[in-house]
Amino acid sequence: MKYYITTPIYYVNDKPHIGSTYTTVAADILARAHRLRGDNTFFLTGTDENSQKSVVAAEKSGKNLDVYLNEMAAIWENTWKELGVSFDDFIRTTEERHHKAVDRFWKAVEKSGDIYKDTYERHYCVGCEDFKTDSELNKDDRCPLHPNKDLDLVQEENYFFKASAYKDDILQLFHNHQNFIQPPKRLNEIRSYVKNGFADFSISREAKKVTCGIPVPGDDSQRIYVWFDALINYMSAVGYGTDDELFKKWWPANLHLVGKDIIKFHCALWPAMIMSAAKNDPLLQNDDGSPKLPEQIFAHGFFTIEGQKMSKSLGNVIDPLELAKEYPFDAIRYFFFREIGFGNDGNFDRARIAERYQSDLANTLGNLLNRAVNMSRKYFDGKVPLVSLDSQIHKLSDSSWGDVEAVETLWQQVDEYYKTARIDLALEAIWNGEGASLILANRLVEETKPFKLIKEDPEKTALVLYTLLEFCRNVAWMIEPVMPKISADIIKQLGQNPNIIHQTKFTDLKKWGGLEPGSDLPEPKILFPRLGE
RNA sequence: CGCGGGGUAGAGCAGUUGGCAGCUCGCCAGGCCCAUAACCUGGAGGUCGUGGGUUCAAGUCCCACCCCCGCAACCA
Repeated sequence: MKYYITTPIYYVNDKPHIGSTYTTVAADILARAHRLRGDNTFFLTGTDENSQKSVVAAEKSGKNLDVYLNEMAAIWENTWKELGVSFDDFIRTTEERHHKAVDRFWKAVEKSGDIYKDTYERHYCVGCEDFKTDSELNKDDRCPLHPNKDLDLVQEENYFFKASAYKDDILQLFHNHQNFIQPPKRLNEIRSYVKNGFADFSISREAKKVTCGIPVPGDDSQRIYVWFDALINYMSAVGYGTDDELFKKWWPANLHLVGKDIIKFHCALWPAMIMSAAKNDPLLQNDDGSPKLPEQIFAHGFFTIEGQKMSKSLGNVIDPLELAKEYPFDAIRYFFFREIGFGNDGNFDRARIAERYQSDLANTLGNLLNRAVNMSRKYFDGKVPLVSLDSQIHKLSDSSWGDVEAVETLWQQVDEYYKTARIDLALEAIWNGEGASLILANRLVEETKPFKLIKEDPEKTALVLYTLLEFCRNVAWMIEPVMPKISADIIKQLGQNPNIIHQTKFTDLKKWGGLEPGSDLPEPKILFPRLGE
């Protein structure tokens, strides 16, 4: 199985902040989850540089546009690297490969007869980078999203994309593939948009008015509108227009991860564009001739910072690299997806991070590992207790612990949740699930009291402790996508090498008994030191 | 009739197909002592925004209404 996942490409008029980090980390988690499961995974992120916003930002900084773009793209790429984001490729829309892809795509759409020239006079909102029809304006004839911004009255001849011709096909797509857009509330939202307002798009600007953008093939007097070129990045990164074999390998994307603000472009315009181009490009067709559309688009929510909207003037925009100095970045990743239902809006609250860190991570997970390792070392000569791996023996029937079968069930749930991008539910199950979970593992200690049991029944004590240690090993792999560093630390504390991930099949990795009875346990280290000490 | 989100225990949140209202934190009481003053048990605390309706049964479906949040720029 192959898995191709993308983040949106980010505007480079500023450096990454906590919001773009959230999106990127979400994609990273899903990519890691698929990699761990043996899927051939390709994770793409990058920068959207053909925007007038870049030009303005470059001017403001007093730098030459190219210099500015190069610097900013490097900042984005390096930020993700420093945070340990496991992207496989970083696409810039100023790259040659992207221009080639756009060129090919445009020509295919043109050949389909879906590009036409028209002269018109309309209001253009610089804030939205979009034209506004009269019905989209507020009472004062201003952009409802940017009421303080003067609208430009634009009169020019542009190329248009005949999006309206695909209205029915798009609605049919939504109908046939209920999972095309997640979560479902976004599908409802976009469906009503397509039904009521999916009009033809202007997809070019007069070159003399914009100082950036890809030239329209065959017409140097026009530049391609930024959204039309931007979406194509998902194809150009996997060889469209430059490497057919590569493209066939990866396209279509399995998941476009986007913020809720840009679903219109991804869920409606993008499929329409592909439908059009596919008519005249066999590379974009399935065997039956239907267009190769992305499998799914997942729209996540936004969050406020301590209850307030993130904004520069309020000074609450958070630099992820700074934040990573305050808390271990894995803890931030955990917080994002434990605290906020994936797809919902949420609130970024430091007190809650500290709470989650102390309670869920330190007290529940860290302490469990620590007490299990300590007891094993103390009672079993510094080793993993020597038990028979015969599953018959692994019955701790006088406790509420669900045993091996329950761990297998938990794995099934976790796999399913990662597959459906419900990272929040996966974590919930690992911590609070029934049958086997971190909470129940801690309860098992209370129920069996190995620290007393050791004097009466060493054999059973060995079983209990092995169960705890082996469960920690399982949990380490369950949380690996969310907390890769912590996961590796746990594996190491259990005396194993985290790199076995590269030589071991996933099915073996998650099989009960992966921890070798009688193997050495290194001296435990505190996994989550108390904050502020 | 601009767009969108939301109103569930003190706080923060879950609640797919309608079927005795859950989770985490906090609080109170108790237990335990292996462990990061950590762990476990029990308890108090909610008329699920309001009013109607459908149903044997609604937080969950339908209608109306009230209230809160975001929407200059930055911006996932």
